[in-house]
Amino acid sequence: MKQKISMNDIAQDLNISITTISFILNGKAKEMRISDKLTKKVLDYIEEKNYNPNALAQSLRTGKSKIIGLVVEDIADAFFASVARLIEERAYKKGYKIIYCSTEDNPKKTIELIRMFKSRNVDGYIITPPKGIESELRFMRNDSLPFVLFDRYFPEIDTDYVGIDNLEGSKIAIRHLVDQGFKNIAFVTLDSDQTQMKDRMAGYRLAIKEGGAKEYILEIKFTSKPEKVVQLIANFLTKHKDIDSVLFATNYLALQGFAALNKLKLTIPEDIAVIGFDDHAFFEVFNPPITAVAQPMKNLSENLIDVLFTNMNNESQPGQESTKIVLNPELIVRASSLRKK
Amino acid sequence: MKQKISMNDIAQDLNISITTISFILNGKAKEMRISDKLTKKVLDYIEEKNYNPNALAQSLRTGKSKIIGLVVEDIADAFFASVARLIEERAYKKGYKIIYCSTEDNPKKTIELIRMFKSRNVDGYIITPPKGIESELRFMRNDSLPFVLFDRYFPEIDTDYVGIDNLEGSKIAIRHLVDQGFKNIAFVTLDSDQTQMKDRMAGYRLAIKEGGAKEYILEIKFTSKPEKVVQLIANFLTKHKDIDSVLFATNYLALQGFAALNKLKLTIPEDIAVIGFDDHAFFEVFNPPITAVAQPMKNLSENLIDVLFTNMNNESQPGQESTKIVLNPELIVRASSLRKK
DNA sequence: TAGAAAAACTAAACGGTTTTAGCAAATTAA
DNA sequence: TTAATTTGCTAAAACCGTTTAGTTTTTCTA
Repeated sequence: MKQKISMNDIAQDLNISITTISFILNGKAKEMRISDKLTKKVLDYIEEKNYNPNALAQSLRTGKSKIIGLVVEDIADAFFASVARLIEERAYKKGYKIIYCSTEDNPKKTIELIRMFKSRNVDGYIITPPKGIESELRFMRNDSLPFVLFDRYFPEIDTDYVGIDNLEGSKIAIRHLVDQGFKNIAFVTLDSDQTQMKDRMAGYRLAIKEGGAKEYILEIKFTSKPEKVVQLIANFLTKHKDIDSVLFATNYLALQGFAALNKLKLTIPEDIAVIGFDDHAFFEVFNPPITAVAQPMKNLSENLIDVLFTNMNNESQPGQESTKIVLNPELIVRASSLRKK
Repeated sequence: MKQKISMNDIAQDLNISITTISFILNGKAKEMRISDKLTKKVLDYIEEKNYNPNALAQSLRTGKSKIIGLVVEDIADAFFASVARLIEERAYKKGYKIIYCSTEDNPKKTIELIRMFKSRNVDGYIITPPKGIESELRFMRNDSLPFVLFDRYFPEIDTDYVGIDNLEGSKIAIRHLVDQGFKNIAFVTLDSDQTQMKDRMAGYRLAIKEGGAKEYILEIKFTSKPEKVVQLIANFLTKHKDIDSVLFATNYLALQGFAALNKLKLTIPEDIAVIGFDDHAFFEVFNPPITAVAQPMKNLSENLIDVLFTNMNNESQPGQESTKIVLNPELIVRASSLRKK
């Protein structure tokens, strides 16, 4: 039917040059001394024919795309999905779209994806990096492609970063449990060398030491199947009967942890108190409601976009200081971690 | 540092024509009788220089982009996020990326987004359409742009569609409650004229009639704030003291519903039985576990991609039959809907 | 050894925009 | 009246590939 119309078509129909149209469209009519009459004529024609410039051609020419690449571990994860949504909203207001993808923490896939983005002239990247993409990030920095790391970072590379103080997050959780009178506080985490996980672990250890308590740590292989995870947690709790409370290092672990507790017929918080790292909408209506270390989602997303945009507008000096923003998590105390009087 | 290298550069360096390189890159070397020797030479050079074709230029010329536009109501919603992830995975295997955006059920924003996608030569669209974009869809069909509707559809427009039998979903839920001996079964839904919502309502009504029971329906404005929703549900349940069970039409309503039940100090399932529409990972570990009407996520995503790809490869006749795939939901029975013996 | 056929490769157009440099006509200044 | 300036607009290159329609070179046939 109605074929896509190009600037060329307009130029032909109106018997003027393509250049003129471009100037008018880009608000340079005045500057380039195009007469008001002609400007109006073109604008009217464009309106009538419902012309839309071809974004690809624009990108090819300008090198800009008005697209931001979002590279997260797993878009189906509640935390990442929420951040994605908030970022999308904020970016949209500035006229930017988001392309996203899930890395599955696979460095090869991640690098491939970043390259794809590159070849599409993506203007900026927000990345939750898996181990193994360090050199790719160095390339990006050398090419001065704007990017921000998120959720975790590489200490050995100086980059922009936005995240929370994970060490502090664990600390406030454990301190709260200690305050409540719990003695044997366990930490169930993933066998991961990502900074956010290491920090959560470090925070646990510090707070445990501070409280004069004993460490109970269960590290679960990243690759374990869900049923396996449940089994491992159940075994762990059975082996250490004296554990009276647990901090789960991620939402996913909390989920499997609850399954394990059900299996062992342990009640929260009477038999065992529970805190989750990362809050979840459903935690509020659990029975009992679940105490959680909450990341400030809105604040995180805003900072991510802001840092990225600053970086994008700063193509000048590559030797600049990097921006690192570390926000404070908040402990949302609910019944699951309260000692019954 | 290392500037991006183009085909032109390679042609110059190797002293051959650009065309030759293009043929080799596009696997037409044999067909175009480029000698194996030259083919190897070019491939080696490309490998060495780490050359990547500019995807924009490719798209501009070919009209293809290897990108699929995913237009969902809200990417932060667990259901959409999960589907997004599954779609992404499947599309990725076929060499396609996803661009997504959230419509917030705003037709103006949605149309704007679709246009953006168009101007980027997106190859296909998966859309959960809000009311008000009917004519835009008609335009798309006229331009024979491949798209599939998802989750809901427009009865008056003949398009491809993938979703579940929502009517049946409500029915199996209500029948189950009737079987369990519940007498006064309520339905809490959104005041929406989208097909999936209407069908869920219709299914409820049919099954209630079938069971010879009485209707208790609460329709909540789409725009209501969360606290308001809790309040409305609480009021509704207080007003109708005889209600002994509820089917929540969406996950979001279930969430607020649980809050309302907590507020009223009603226990599940003793005081009131509960079923949610759309399952959620956390439902399994709720106390008690929550019965849910589950959509076959994997099956849905696979069909979405398959239908879309068939459509994309079928640019021939515009007057083709449309494909409608309606899958069966499954009732996952858990303790929240079981009458205590 | 001419003529035909196959092999190996290429020029140039195309896609749609932005941008630089510049031209012709109208106006102003001297 | 002529030169300088301003006004209003445009040609063409650039971005970076793909594809059509060749051309040239080599090999084979009669």
